[in-house]
Amino acid sequence: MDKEFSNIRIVDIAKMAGVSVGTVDRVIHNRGRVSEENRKKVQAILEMVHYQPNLMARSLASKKQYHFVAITPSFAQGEYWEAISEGIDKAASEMESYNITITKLFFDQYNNKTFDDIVRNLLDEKVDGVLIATLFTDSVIRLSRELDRFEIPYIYVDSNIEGQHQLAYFGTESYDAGVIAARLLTDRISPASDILMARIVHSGKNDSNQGRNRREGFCRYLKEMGFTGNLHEVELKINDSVYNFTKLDEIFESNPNIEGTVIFNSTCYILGNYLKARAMQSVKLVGYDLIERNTQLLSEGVITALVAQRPERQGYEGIKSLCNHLLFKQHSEKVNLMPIDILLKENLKYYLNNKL
Amino acid sequence: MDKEFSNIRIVDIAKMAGVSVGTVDRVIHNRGRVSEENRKKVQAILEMVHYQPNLMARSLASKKQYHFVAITPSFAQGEYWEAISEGIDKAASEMESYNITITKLFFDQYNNKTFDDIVRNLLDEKVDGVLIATLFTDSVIRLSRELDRFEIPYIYVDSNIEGQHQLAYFGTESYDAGVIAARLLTDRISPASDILMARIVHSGKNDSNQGRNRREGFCRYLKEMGFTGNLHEVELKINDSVYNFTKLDEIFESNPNIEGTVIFNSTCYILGNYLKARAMQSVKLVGYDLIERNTQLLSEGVITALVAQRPERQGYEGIKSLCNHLLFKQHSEKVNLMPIDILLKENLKYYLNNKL
DNA sequence: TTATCGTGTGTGTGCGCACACATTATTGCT
DNA sequence: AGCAATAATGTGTGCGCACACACACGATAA
Repeated sequence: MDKEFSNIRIVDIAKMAGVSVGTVDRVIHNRGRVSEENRKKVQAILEMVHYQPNLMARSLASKKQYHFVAITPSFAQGEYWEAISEGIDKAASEMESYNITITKLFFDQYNNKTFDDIVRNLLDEKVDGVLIATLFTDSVIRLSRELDRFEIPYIYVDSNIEGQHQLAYFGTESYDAGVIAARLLTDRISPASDILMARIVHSGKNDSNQGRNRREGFCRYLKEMGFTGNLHEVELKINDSVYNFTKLDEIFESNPNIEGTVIFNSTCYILGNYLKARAMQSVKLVGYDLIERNTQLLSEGVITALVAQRPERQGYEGIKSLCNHLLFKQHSEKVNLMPIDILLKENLKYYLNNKL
Repeated sequence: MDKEFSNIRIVDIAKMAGVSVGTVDRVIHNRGRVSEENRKKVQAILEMVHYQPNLMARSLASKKQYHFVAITPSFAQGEYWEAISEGIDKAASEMESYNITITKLFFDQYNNKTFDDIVRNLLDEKVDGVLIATLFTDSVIRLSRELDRFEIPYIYVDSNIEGQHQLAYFGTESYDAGVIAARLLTDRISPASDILMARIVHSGKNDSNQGRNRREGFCRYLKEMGFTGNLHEVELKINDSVYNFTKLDEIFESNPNIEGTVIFNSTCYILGNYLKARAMQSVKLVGYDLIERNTQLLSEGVITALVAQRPERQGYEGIKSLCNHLLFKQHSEKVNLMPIDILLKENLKYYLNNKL
């Protein structure tokens, strides 16, 4: 459509406006002093011809450096947050030639103090954009205020926070992710059976927003479909399988009617390992996220289904949108919802090497 | 890792080798005459320092034009093949600044003569790469031979053909897509109910590879899971709903035990429209592809599940891999399998605006 | 010898842009 | 009026590369 305009250069603009390339340059970059008269003339022509700078030439000539900071939870290999980090790396390597560097900062997802700590000295060096995993709502809001003050654009990933000035959000609608888990589970259990919802607790950590919203969506779906079974709940510990096994033995013994189980985050392998050890093939389990410990159990049939949310893409697109904003002056949607993928034993393998 | 080398320019190489930039240029591009002695010296240095040309500078300076041709079925708005075409366009616009032009050629998917026709004059103009939708195996093989002869790289999309010299294939494993449909359907019907497999026939067109392989996977899954119901088959006509309704009325009347239905391509809306008109909510339908006529029925609950295969991405990555091969000298995997997405009413909306 | 050719090699120009710098126009001030 | 200070504008250089061209040299033929 505007292919016809794509070859117009700065010199052409200059000629049309009857000024020199220097003046056009000043108008384009808002630098230096240009008479109001000329500024208007050039602006008009720029818009009229849809001037698109040649990005190749620009990045060749420009010595400008952009520095982005990505703030995410730290992770061990194979854990959930590794995926987002991979997406960030992918974007970083793609954008390498545009003189972009990315610093990755990590905090402890179970300790919001660590978030505040790494953020404190964030602005000591020059920062042009920030990507934030929004686990600690209050801390993130505080940081956002400060970034607003310095007019530094920032991106949210994982879960959104309303009422802030984030450039964009990349993630899912947790509520719907809960609905989908309910749909998947109820497809596989008898109508009047019971369901067990397990929570993994950590010392000193309250439930995440994500988890709460997913649970809400899950329960809502059950209610709306007229589910008549009982809902049980249990708290498990992340690193205490002895405790977990005892607890679960108790529950399943006293509630033999439980056919379905669910955990609202990536730690569903904990319950999966129990079901596998006890050979309870008839009990269905639905969980979240494409991490190795889960995919293993999914392919063995222990986990019935996983709900996944493209964390790699969240990181990738988050960084990309910073670039689009700063380098290419084009803005993206403020809310970008990732597809909520349904993974079964049968389609798992096609997702494993296809993360982006 | 090799970041340290990324700033080495041609002049640096030249200096190291004690020759001029012209000579280095000749070695890099195998053009012109260079003494064996100098060629070796320069080659050695190029490899030693992992010389990576600056692509920005290269595409700025280069007047070279690349011309790709994409051969796919023609389509009306909202039909399946539109998606692949969109992916091609996306890649085209991203690669625009690298002096790449893409010609899209269309054939009638129900008439392989039309394929042969448009291919006949393909090489009249200069062609640097071809993307082929492989519906007509024999014709595609003939074309591949010719492209081999002229050493023009080509990409297959949609379904793969073994034993050819395609640069890469982007698509799915149809067999597994059939397995998944079976899994989805059997999750929702009673164990001893019947299943109806419908085929949409066109005048003069035999079954596609895709359809046949999906059907095979579907039946295999049923057999392996010990499905005990009966399998019925019916042939419907693409543009004759009177005929279809009569036929289907007959079948459902004489087989009240049918709880599940399946169509192995994107035309499942045809059966969906029947089920909707007859208000047969209890009959489940699984079909393929995220096209508008289907998504409408999916969101209404008429279609139970859709299996989709990212056609946009097939087109996009197909073109991209041609670029990677020709421009950037980096090669991709020969077989690239897309994720097989499972779409339910509940997660549909997140896929609609998220095609790439 | 001189003219002609082929082969190897080096130099120069421009792609479109950013940015430093040089130059000119305009204003304020004594 | 004259001169500095400042605003406005124009010019030049280089980013890294591709590619056309100029040049040097030896071999060969006239």
